[in-house]
Amino acid sequence: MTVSRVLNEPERVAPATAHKVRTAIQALGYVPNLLAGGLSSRRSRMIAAMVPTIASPIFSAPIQGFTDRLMQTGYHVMLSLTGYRPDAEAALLPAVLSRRPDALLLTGARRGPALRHMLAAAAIPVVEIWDSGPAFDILVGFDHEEVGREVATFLLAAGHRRFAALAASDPRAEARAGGFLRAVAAAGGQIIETRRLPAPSSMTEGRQALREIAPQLRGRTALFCSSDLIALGAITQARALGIPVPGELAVCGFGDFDAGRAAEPPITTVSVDGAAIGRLAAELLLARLAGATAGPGLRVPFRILPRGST
Amino acid sequence: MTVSRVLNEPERVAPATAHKVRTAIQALGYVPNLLAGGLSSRRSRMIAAMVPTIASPIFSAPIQGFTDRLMQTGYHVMLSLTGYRPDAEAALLPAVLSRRPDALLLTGARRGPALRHMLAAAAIPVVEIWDSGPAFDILVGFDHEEVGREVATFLLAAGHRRFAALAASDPRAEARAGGFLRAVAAAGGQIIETRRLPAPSSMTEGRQALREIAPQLRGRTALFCSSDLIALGAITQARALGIPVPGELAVCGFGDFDAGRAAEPPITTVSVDGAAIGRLAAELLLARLAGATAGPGLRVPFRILPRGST
DNA sequence: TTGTAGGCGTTATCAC
DNA sequence: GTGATAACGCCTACAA
Repeated sequence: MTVSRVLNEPERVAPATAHKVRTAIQALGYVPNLLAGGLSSRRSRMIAAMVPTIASPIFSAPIQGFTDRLMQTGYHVMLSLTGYRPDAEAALLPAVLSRRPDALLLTGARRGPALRHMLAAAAIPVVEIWDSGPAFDILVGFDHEEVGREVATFLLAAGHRRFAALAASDPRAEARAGGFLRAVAAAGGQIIETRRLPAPSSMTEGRQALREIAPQLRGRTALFCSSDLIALGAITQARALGIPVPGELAVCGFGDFDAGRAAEPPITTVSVDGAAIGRLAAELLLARLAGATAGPGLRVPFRILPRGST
Repeated sequence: MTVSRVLNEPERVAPATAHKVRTAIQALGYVPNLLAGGLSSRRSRMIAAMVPTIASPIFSAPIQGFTDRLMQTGYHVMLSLTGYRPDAEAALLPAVLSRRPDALLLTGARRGPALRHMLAAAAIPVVEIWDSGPAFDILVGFDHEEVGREVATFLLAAGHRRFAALAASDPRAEARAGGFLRAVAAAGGQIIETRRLPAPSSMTEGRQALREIAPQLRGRTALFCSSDLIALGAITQARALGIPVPGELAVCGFGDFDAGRAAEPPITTVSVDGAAIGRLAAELLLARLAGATAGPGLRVPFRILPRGST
C-alpha cells in the first residue's frame, strides 16, 4: 500500500519512506501492473478510438492530435480501424468495451439505436468527431452539408452554371455532395452528372470516374470531388483527354492534402484542421473524466482555399 | 467458470449448457472484463506500437497494416507517438510496459543498452520495423544506407556528376543521405552541398533549404532528399528561382507519397510497401505468440521509381 | 504517516 | 462436463 502511495500520491508519504521505496523499485526493476490497477480502481486509463482508416490524412491527423494530447496525461490510446464498413463499429465495439476504456472516440455522428444502446450501457464519455448532427454525448466537428453548400456558393459566385460531383460511398462524403447538389439546384444551376465511388477512393477511382462522365462534359463545368485525391485523379484524366483545367473543367476537392497543394494546377479545396479536432476531442474527454459536466462540444471551422484548379 | 469456458473454449461445454449461458449473457448485457482476464491469465491480448508520428504516410501505412491484421485476431493495438525525440522511447516505455502488452512494435533498430535492458526485462516479443541493423529480436525492414547507395547508382548511371543532399535530422533519413554521399564520393562524384533539416520536415523546410543552397548550384546537379515532401518543396523553390527541373536540377525523393506522384513534374522516388511491413510485423509477432521460435525476421524490398524530376 | 482487510472479475487447477 | 478454490496485483476503506 505504501508503494502504491509513493507512485500515485507521493505527497502523502514521508520523504524518507518514499526514498526507501524508490530505491527498492530501482533495485528490483519493479514495474507496476496497470491491468491490476485498472481492475481494482475501475479506471483503465485507456481511451479507445475508432476511425475508418489512418491511411488517409483525413483521419490520421485527428488521431495524431488526440494521441499526442492524451500521452501527456498518462492515458493511452487503443486504436481500432473500421475500414468504412458500416457495420464494423457495432461488430468491434463489444471487444473494445471489454477492455473497459475510460472513454471513447468515434468517427461521425450517425449511429442507430442499437449502437446508442451499447454506448449508453457502457456509461462512459463518448466524443464523436468529424461530423455534426445529433451527438450521442460530446461532438467536435463540422457540418458536411454546409461544406457542400459553401463550395456551391463559391463556384456559383465564380460564374459557374453547370455542375458535377464525385463522392466516395461514405456517409460524410455523400453529405458534402448532397449539400453541394441541393444548393446548386436551388440556385438554378444545371447538374450534369453525379457519381458514387467506392470508399476509400483515391486517384485511380477519380480518373476512372472522369473517364466515364467525360462524354457529358460539353461546355464549361465545375466538378466537386469528395476528396483531394479523387480531384487529382479527375484532373489527371481530364488533361489526358485534352480537357483544359480550369478552362473547361473547374475542380474543387476536399481535405487540403499535401498532394493537392503540390499538384499543377494546385487544387482548390476545403481545409479543416484535423489535428486540432483530435486535440479538442482529447481536451473535452479529459475535462469530463476530471468531473466537468461539459457541454455537448463544439463546431470547428472549415474554409475554402481557392487555388489554380478553379 | 462455465461462462468463461463458453466464451473461450466453447467446444468443451455441452451444447445445452452453452446455450443457457449465452441466453443469460444476452439477458444481462454481460460484457467480459479483459482487464481481469489479463491479470489472471497474464496475457493482455494487447500489443503496443511506438512510431515517431502517424502524420506522415511513412508511418501511418505500417500502423494501418499492423492494426488491420491484429484486429482480426482479438488483439488490440496501443499506440504511442515519440515525435522524433530521441529520448521519448525510453521515457514512454515504462508506462507502456506497465500495461503488460503481450508484444511490442518499435520503429528503427538503433537502441542503446539501457533500452535493450528494459526490453529484455519485459521478456516479450519485440518487432522492430522500418530499418535494418542489429535487431533486438524480430526485424522487418530494409537498409537505409543501401537505399542511398542505390539512388546514387541510379543518378550516376543517368550521367550526373555533381550532387547534393537534404536530410531530416532523423537517424534513418541521415543513413539514407550518408549511404548516398559515400557512394557518390566513392564513384568520384562531386558533392556540392549537404544540409540537415529539422524532423519532421515538410515542403516548407525543403523550400527554405533550397533557397539557402541555390547559390552553390552552378551547373547541372542531382539532389537527393530524405522524403518526397522535402523534394517537393525543393522543386517548388527551384522553379521559383528559375532553375529548370530536371534540366539544371534533378531531384529524387523517398517514400512514394501521393503528393510526389501528382506533382508536376512527378517526383522520382524510392517506394517501400509500408502497409506490408506492418502486416508482416503483425504476422511474425502472432507466430511468436503462438509459440513459434521464428527467425530474426526479414528484409523487405524497396525500389526506385524513375519519374519526371530526374 | 503507515498498515491491514477485502474485493475488483477473471482464469488455472484440481475435484467430482 | 461442470464446479469449487485460490490466485493474479492492485486500490478502497478503514484502523492504528
